[in-house]
Amino acid sequence: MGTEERKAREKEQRRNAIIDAAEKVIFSKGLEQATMEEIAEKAELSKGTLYLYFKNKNDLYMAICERGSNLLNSRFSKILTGDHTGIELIRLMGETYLDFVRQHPDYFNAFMYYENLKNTEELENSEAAQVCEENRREAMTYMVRALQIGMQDGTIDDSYDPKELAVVLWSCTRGITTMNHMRQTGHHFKMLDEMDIETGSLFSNFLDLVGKGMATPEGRKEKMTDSHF
Amino acid sequence: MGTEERKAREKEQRRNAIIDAAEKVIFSKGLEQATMEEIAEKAELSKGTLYLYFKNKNDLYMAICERGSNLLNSRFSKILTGDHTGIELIRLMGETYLDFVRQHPDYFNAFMYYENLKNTEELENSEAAQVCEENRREAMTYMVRALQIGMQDGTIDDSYDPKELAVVLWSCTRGITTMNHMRQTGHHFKMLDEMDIETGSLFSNFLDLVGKGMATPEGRKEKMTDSHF
DNA sequence: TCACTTACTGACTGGAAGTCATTTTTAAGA
DNA sequence: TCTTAAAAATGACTTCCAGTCAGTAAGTGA
Repeated sequence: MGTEERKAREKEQRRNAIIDAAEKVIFSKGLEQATMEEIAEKAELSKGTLYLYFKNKNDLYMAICERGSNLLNSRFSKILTGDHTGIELIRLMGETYLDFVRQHPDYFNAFMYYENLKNTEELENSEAAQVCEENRREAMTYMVRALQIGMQDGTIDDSYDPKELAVVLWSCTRGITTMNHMRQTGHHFKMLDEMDIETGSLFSNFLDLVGKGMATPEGRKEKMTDSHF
Repeated sequence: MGTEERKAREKEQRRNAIIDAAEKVIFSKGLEQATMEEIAEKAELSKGTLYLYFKNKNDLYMAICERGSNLLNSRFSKILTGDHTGIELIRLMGETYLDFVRQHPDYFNAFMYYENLKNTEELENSEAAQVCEENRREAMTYMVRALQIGMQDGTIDDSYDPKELAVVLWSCTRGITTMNHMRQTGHHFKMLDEMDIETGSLFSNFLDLVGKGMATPEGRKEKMTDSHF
């Protein structure tokens, strides 16, 4: 009598198949240009069916977002399991974020879209949005923990409040990453092109700079990265 | 025979009146919810007329963006005229940016939208987009100049490449500002709420942190801001 | 085989962006 | 002041797409 279970599983599979199709269509032509009709076709279903699995187009896009968010967080959580000093953990988190965005610019686009959504109502009611939110909260606690570890092992100056420092680092990393992303996706950034900046080194430059501020007086003597401005 | 001039002036005024109306409508209900019909009504014109002045809805939004961009840049340019050390200039630019976003979150939203636009074609053809681009380039040169000044007056470590440092600072400031903005506009950021972080101090914390990395060895002894983590 | 439930369909509706033939306004010349 | 050509404005119309829903098909258990 495993019918119930099988059905639930099939339903989940179908849901995933729809998200797969949606990713293909939306990632290739952008959210605006993608139509529900086309996504349905790609999934070999009719448009109406899509609405049995997702409230609306945005809800479907949020599901894509959730996938990306889960993927990113699974990478973050792996870092914490390794044996690293606090400052190394911070560097690894930043690099992981950067790598993720390089590998999955489309997911990052989805994150940005999601973060720009005004309609709070819609977000509150979206399960996917809740998951993303929770993932972010979790990622932030990873960061705080990494800082605390660093303050204990002496690689990070413990005169800072770890939470506040985490928010600052997080925000900066996001800014750097966004810049990188925009550059990568050919986002009309003549500014950078003209300046002949190697964006790949942006983050290590950032770490180098910020590392001096975060480091303990002893740690400050040695450079944190190999980068040279 | 100043008819020609008068007409050109009136045309410009009408164009501005449309942008005014568009700002009212779009800022109050968001780009998606705002309709060209409603904007036309607010401007006491018919919908068709809007299309005599703007190619499409996006083009109109870009014009709003251009306004914001010009406003921001005029503030930046004022800073450079004052008598300040390099490091002070950097701080002032960051604070100016932050203040601007606080005062005009809607313009900042427009910036974000504009930066996320995929359609390069559309951007190339938009005069407004070109102006925004140019403003950004200009702002970046202000930053580079401020850094060069600081390297000469000894307030900033001159072992950095000013251009690369400028990009890093710019990116970070943007990240911090974005975080601030999202917080301010109630952007579903439980994460921060729970952490009980005073976002107002984010930027000064950032400067405090980064200031140590940028400062010359002598300068490093004195704190750059009054903030304490 | 039948009755019932669940899954799916696609024609239809509503609403908004963008177009364009027509009308109204303006202003230079007679 | 009147005429007329150009400029400006209009709004009905077309197109497109998200989202709906009455109807159909497939699956299930008796």
